[in-house]
Amino acid sequence: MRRPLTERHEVLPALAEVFREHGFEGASLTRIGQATGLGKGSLYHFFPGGKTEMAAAVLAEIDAWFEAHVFAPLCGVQDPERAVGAMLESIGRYFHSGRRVCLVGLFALGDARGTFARPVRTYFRRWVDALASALVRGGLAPASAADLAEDAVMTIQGAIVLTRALEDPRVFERAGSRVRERLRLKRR
Amino acid sequence: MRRPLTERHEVLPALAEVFREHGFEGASLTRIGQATGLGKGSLYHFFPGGKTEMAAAVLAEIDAWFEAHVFAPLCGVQDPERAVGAMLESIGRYFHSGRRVCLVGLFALGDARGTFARPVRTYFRRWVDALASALVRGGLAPASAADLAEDAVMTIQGAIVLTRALEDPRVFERAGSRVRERLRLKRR
DNA sequence: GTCTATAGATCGATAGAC
DNA sequence: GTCTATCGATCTATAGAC
Repeated sequence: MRRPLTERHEVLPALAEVFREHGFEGASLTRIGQATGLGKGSLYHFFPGGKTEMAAAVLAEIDAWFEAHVFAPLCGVQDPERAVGAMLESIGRYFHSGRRVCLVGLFALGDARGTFARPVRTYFRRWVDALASALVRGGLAPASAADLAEDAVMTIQGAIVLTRALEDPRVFERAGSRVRERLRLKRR
Repeated sequence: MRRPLTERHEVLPALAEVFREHGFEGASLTRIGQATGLGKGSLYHFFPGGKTEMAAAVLAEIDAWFEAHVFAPLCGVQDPERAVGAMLESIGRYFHSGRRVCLVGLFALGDARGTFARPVRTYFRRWVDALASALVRGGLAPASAADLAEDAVMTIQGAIVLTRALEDPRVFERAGSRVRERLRLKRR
């Protein structure tokens, strides 16, 4: 019952980066092995379900991170306007100003689409709902809040696509400014 | 010098659909063969460069389609407001209200990223510029037009991501309404 | 031009030594 | 737990018959 030298949890960040970089199909076990420093034997020891279980674990970790650092704060008791600002700052850092892909968005677009449809749907629904709840507590009508939240999340996803396409992080920064302005504007 | 029974051009739509459905890495020659009804021999006859050349040809065809049906009309002499409306209608049909992936956006996110960076960048830059030019002719200042055009294109890309994630085409339709409203609102 | 057969590499996954 | 060796399947690409 001793603590193992390497825990499953510890390899998840490297694992996530491989999936982000190469997609599900492109993330070969060889590449995963190089990125994590683990042989196939060890990988299958931690993830008996193989690559699918690895990707599922990564998605779960991402979801947990967003739940703790983005979704929950949005639903928290503190000033909603502050919470929205904090969200934009958090995700700006998380996505490296759009240089880093959103793995959930990538999976939504087609890479291993069917397999992870449910966690993908849950993640985005939760994001939109959490943001909408903050807007409602900020004084917005539920219908407008839902509309505005949906718009904000899709703008962020689109900003990642366009930032990578144009290879210009300023695209992401400008998107952040627009979203911030829109979320503030409507409340007055 | 007789006309061949099958022309390279004729298999491009089926080819494009395979890449959209499975991404670059996931589009195996077996699947491509099934979708096009061509054996590997024939495929390599039309595309000596293999899968990379197939994807490049598909991207070129997509670019040509958008140039003819979206970009050029935006830069045309007709009423800019009408042109913007026509763009939204065109892309709504093209992307099947967000159920169909934008292959260029998918490639931008990571699937075969390095290989097609240039056509991807060109496509999106052209799209933003064409839309901005229409807005300028509609009476907007160049700076605002560029900002608004960038926002519109990224919203559409994000709408595709979110529509597929939530499996709800109404997400895309709502995005179209918002973009239409934003592009109209600012001009007055 | 189109096919089948197949090469050669790499894939995901497993087995078993240590 | 971690490794190496290796399996069978699948991959891209080629060769050659027709």
